[in-house]
Amino acid sequence: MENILNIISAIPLFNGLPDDQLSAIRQIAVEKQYNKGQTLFSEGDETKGLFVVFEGRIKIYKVSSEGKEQILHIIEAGQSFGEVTVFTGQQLPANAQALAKSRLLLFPRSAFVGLVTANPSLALNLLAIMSKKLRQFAAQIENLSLKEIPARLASYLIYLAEEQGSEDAVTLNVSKGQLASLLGTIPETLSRIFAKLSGQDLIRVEGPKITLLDLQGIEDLAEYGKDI
Amino acid sequence: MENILNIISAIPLFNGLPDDQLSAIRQIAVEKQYNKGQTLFSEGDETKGLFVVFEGRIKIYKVSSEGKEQILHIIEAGQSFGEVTVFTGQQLPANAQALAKSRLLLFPRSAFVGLVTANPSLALNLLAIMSKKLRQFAAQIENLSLKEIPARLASYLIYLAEEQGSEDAVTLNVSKGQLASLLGTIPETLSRIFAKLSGQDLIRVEGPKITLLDLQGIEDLAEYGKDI
DNA sequence: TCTTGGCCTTGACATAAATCAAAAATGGAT
DNA sequence: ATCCATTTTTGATTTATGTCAAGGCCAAGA
Repeated sequence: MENILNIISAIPLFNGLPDDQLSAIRQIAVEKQYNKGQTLFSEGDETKGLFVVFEGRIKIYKVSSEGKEQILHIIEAGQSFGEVTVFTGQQLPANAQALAKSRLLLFPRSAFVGLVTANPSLALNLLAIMSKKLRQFAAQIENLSLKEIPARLASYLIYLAEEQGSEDAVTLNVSKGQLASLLGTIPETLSRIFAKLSGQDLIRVEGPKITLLDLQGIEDLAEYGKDI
Repeated sequence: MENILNIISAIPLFNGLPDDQLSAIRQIAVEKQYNKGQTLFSEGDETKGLFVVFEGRIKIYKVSSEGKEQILHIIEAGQSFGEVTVFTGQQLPANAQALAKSRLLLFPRSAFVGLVTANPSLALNLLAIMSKKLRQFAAQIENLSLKEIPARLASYLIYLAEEQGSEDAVTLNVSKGQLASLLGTIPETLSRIFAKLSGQDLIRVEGPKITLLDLQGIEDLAEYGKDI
């Protein structure tokens, strides 16, 4: 059984906090486990608090009245979610579901707000994290509104390559169906675009492994759309 | 000449701060004026600091490589922008332009960060404001990805009606061309949709004044798409 | 009053992507 | 190894929205 304190001290949100504060944080943390496919909460639910993932992967998403899904975020180990309502205590604006067996810490709302109020450097950490999320959302809006789907896919592949520190191949960390939802499209369309980019020798697709055959071409596609 | 201190104390960002803090804030504020159409900053510029609008209206927007524009935010008097990079000092992720003659206060980056660091309740105010912006962005992503343009327009009209405290008529506070950009479309398409909704007797359009003839129908359209 | 220029609207057309349907591939579980 | 369920791919078609082009409208200024 891991030491929860060790887990907490490794989480970026709690970076640079003194030991006594980390202990206080540990006091209010509640450990939670979810299996793949399990729902953590649904849109409209009461805010539970701030979640931090330390194992697994969670998707935050919206669903339209016709059932189409749009993923807003995929939360990886070390990242947090739930900041949006933790201060105001409003209803949750989206759904959360585990993409794999996951373990997280839940910091119940009122206790967490107390901690942040008492601890300025925690507030600053939170501000930095929320700034980053705002930038990610702005990029997602830009992609949805100003880029066609091939360009969105190209952007995502470049992002993944940076993420995975690889210049010439990436491995998808979500299913292609989930990727479609993240890019704002449907599996059929994504599949056709994978085929098209393969036909242009920009990439090679082998299951979840994507080889980037022409990084410059992919970058041009991400930036300028289909034919530069 | 107004008292800048009065202006500052009326801004939500600085709500509930003690007088000595307001004075400190006043010390670092720089007043700026912009004419209609004037650019405040462009994507990629160095972060200047946090802006607060106290007169006029500013649009924050992205432009695609083909020149299409997507408005991310319209900042009204009393609201702030620039939070996203004020802490990290990164390059600005979007453009800002005055939609009308506007007056704002600029809080230069380093001085402002110092203030926030020293003042926990300012940090909490900022967290609340950023939470709200995150929720707005999430709603915008949902609209762009999961709703067709008629539903986005219906949502916007409902939002405007709440904003203006009116149940049966609203006045657009931006030009129809700008509204198209805010909704993620182009003027031609928006114009056709105004015509279509008028034909369905959901609204009546007289210049910038929109009469809401069938509020229930508009709400259904916003929620479920064209034909419930 | 006439002109100018910025918006807005309308029309004809092109196209990216969604939908509907079904086949193929993949990956666990038995 | 085989079977079943899920995921992915492919094909035919529809549709919402973008593009290109032209015309109308209104307000500001000459």
